Amino acid sequence: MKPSLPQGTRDFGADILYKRNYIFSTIKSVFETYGFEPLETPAMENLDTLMGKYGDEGDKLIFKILNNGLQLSEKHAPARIDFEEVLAGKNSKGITERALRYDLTIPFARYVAMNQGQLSLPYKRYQMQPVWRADRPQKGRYREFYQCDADVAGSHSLWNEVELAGIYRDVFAALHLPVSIRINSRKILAALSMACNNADLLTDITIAIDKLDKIGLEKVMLELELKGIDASGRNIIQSYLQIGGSNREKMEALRLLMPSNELGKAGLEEIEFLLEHYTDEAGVLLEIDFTLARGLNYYTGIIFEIKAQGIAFGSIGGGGRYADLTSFFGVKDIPGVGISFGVDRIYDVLEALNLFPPTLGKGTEVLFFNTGLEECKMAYKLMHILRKKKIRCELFAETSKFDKQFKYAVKKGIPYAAIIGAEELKTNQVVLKSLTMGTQQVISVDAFINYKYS
RNA sequence: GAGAUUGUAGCUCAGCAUGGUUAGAGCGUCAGAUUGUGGCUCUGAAGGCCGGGGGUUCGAGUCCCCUCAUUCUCCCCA
Repeated sequence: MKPSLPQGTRDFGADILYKRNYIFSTIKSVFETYGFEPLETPAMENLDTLMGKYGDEGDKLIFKILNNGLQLSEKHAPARIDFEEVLAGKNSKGITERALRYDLTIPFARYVAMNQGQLSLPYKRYQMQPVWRADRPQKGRYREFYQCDADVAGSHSLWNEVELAGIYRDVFAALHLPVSIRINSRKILAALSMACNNADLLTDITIAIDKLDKIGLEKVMLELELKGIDASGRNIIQSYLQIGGSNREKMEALRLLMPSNELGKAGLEEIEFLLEHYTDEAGVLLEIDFTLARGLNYYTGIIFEIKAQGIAFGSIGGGGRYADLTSFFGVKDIPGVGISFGVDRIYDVLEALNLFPPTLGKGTEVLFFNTGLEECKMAYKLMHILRKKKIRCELFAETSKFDKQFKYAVKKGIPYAAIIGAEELKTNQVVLKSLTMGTQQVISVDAFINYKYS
């Protein structure tokens, strides 16, 4: 058979993995300096845990796992009935009761709900694992991709938002990736839909607004009209979307637009708190963007979105506050706030802007040539010593001609070749050749062991 | 779910509008030049049911239909 990958999935070779791990380890170390603890959850969850949490569209995109044991004859009759349910677009436990996780937030909520007795709130966890979506893949979109989330459960304090913004700042400063952190408040969006007398259409309004920089003002207005927003409402939204200037000017403009709305005021106060306590550093600024909406409709407070500067790309991170993290699982009054990094997109952006450090690879430093059994025995002893000194080395596995061994070293980017031939075996010496310089020297075993590689 | 795109050697692709002996190139792989010191060069070799199925035709990689897969756009999302 012809080997192939499932649609929307990828293999990661060494070159890619060095770079991906650089991103992961940067994010991870920042998470930990902010006091977040690691958590991992299973790739699969019970279907019940996931269904109904992501909206109708989301439910369709959940990868379901077929139950085992359907071939048993006593299960045939019920399975056929259950399958009719599936054909009708419903889920049936008789056919599938497990599914691949769709994001990290719901498994986190499930974990908090299951362990609320043991966890001391507020609970701050980070999680970096793949998620799966049965979406149609396209540029920058995959069916298997990684999310890196940091969330806080059980705290209403706005200091969490300040800290999370700090995490964004520190990660992108460490990656030397210029970004803008754009913020808005879901409360302000709710106030806006109230101001249009269409509080019930909040979701439709946010989805339309969210498309602004993609499809332009006119088409957003058209979509709002189709959704049933009347002319006066559309006028308010239009002037709302055209608010510009500095952060302070934007806030002033918003106050004028909806002067008497309590919800809007509350949203503005939260934003002010965040702006007041956030510390600018490394040129990473917080920027109010009232057109920011974020599709996920469980957000209730401040929302974040990260865009890279100097390149037109989708968002590379986002997050926000959600009032009711665990009520799905019967546990009330545990609020949540969190952020997420889109590693796959950050990778693409760093690659496009050529921002990866040049020396990420941690490959072999010394290749021992294989020139025969007795020589290999000596090489093997020397490797043992080098490895104790954390020097990465390997023996070429086959007794091949030098040509081949050199090519192996060059291809793997190995900087040194250690050659022990019959002559060196006798004199207890090693030929150490620098493949980058092209020079070589015959040195004693002692000098070889103590040589400064790197 | 809707629309478009591309499937030819391990990889990147040419050939197809105008059907015609044995389907090509570059890179890579392997062997030799080179009796154990690389990257260069030269020589040679292996490697293809031209995505699959059906049709038109004396004849199909090339034309038609179906199907599968790919990539991209929309919807939605990271």
